[in-house]
Amino acid sequence: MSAQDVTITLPDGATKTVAAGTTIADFVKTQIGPGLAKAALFATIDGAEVDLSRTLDRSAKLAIFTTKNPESLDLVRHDAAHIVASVVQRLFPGTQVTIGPTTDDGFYYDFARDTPFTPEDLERIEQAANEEIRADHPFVRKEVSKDEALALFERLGEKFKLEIIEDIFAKGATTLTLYSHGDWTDFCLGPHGPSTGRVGVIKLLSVAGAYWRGDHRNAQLQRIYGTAFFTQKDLDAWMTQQEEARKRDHRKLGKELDLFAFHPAAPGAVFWTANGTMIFTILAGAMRRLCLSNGYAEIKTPLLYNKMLWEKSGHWGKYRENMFLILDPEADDTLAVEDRASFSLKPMNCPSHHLFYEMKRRSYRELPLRLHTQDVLHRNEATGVLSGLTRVRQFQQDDAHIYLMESQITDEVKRLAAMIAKVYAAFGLEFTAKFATRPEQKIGDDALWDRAEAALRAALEETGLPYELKPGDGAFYGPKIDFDVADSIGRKWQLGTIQLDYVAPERFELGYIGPDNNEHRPVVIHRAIYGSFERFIGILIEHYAGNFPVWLAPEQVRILPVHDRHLAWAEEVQARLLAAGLRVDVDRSRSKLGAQIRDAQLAKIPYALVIGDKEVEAQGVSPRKHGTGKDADLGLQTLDAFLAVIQPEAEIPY
RNA sequence: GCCGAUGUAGCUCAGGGGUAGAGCAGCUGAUUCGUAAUCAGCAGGCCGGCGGUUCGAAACCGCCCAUCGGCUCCA
Repeated sequence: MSAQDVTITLPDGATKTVAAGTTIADFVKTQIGPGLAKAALFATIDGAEVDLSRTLDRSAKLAIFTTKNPESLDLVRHDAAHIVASVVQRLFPGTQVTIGPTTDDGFYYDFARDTPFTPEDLERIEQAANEEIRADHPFVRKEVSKDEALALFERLGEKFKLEIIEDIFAKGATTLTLYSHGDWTDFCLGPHGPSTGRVGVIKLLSVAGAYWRGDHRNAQLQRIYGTAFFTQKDLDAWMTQQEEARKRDHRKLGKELDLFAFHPAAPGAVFWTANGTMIFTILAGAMRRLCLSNGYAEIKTPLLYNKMLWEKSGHWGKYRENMFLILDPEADDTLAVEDRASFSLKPMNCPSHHLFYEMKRRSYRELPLRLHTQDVLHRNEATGVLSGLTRVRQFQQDDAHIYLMESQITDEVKRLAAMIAKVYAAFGLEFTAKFATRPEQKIGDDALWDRAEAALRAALEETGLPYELKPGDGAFYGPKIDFDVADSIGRKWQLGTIQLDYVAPERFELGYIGPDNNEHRPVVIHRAIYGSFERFIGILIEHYAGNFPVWLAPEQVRILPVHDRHLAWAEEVQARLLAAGLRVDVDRSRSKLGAQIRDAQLAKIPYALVIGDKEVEAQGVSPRKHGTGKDADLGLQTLDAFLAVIQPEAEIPY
């Protein structure tokens, strides 16, 4: 080994010695093998991702990544974003480029162009992008100084890029890395694959407006969404999977299973059908029982309040845009709308609960005082954000406010974490916790926030739950822990929340008499477990793909008489199941059994009971279990045997 | 709120400047049938709303409403 040699350690521990300055590509070809050299996409040197064109200048650990490594998909999608940007600029001269990152499922690229891209434009771009892949242009890396970078993008007339370059150097960079393929150049951290040909296949998905730097006061850009895969087969598999996800869309299933509806006369407000209402009330009742057994009291408070309440709570200053205002008919109509408003529908329950709390003297012996409410809330959401059950204007939360002493925070947060875990487990929902700290728009001084954040975080640490930090994501009145759940196909939803609030007790001058006979200030915890019933039911529909467990199914059993002469026994069975507390219907259509079964299957009813001559003779039933294919028929059995199967499944698990 | 797309029967969807179509669902009749669709007939629509262009508009244009995909925001 000469002084100019370096020692390279491979992931399996093997070491190789080569001359310093050898490129990774050459190293792989000569020291490992031409097979891997051909398959390689990028590498890591001591864990840092690099291009294969980089040289080995010091002894280090080297790992080579190919299409077999999951990380590589993200790399080719980044390559794909560059390719799309290059063909867009070729096909649509004058279009400016901005940024083009990868996402979980693919990538997007934001363009500045006056005329929006049409679906036909997208097809042309996709075709040209895939031609660019076939042209197999190498990605060429080059480092330049700030002046060179500015000169280049100045000449290209890319004003958004110039802005980004200034930022990058302002943050302390000394050089900028350029990547070119064909005659097109962009800058980015890299790495990129060896050439465009390694991308496989690009599929463009949609075009949408997006604001420059995500700020709605900035220019609106045209965002092209796309994805890329190594092979057409992978892409097809992904497209099929997307298709499957669309089949369990709660809006589609809500119609098919007759759970809920919307009407243009009340945008963002749900019409719950009998089926949907059944699910809603089961969830509401289950939460009531859980709260009762955890020392909560349920209360009801008014929906409509004089604006003086909102001024006191701080909502008038921070939340008015989202509130439905009732205008005073006597008011001077030259005034601004908010000055004519006299009342508002409540967008949150907290101020109502604070009023309730302060209606009488409170003792430390009452604390923690846990107030639970499922009242209706209204928030005037922007038209563009409404979406099925997940984003509505009228909704109900499984809301509660807990008034307690600072010393009780840890125990209470632990109690809440246990309740949350129990509820989500009942649905088979996996969850993760996120700790969110003070946002820019906030009320209360920093000293108060310091205490609130420290207390909540300490309590969270004590629960032992793993959590992720979300700085600046707190509510305007306090820090919070949000609970994200993942549904059966891995999608994440934010549901439960625990929010600590030192500000409201100050504003509402809440107090309790302590053991020292002096008045003290309580702390408030805001908490919800389902979040909103509407969103939660939407998520459950998708999680179960409409196949509700017996305890949640609006119709648990459907009885299918084979012939009219079996109706008498069918009705007898129905009466006995109803008496056992089950939700049961009889199919009185005169269709053939096959059609009756099909209807019951499509309605996703957990059990269908076939009743024909055999069953009447034996005074029994033949249950058929939904969704179990060839094993669906459970065979002739007594009613008691069937009850023994279904009753445990009908029990609410929390 | 912003950008784009869409809106035809209860549902799913064809059609497209010259009298509005299908399947399923519904209703009526026949069929009484054993584990995912029995047959026939009937009925059903101001083609989202308002304006405009045109001899003629469901179709073309404008505005509005709603929905969908995103952005900002969020339970």
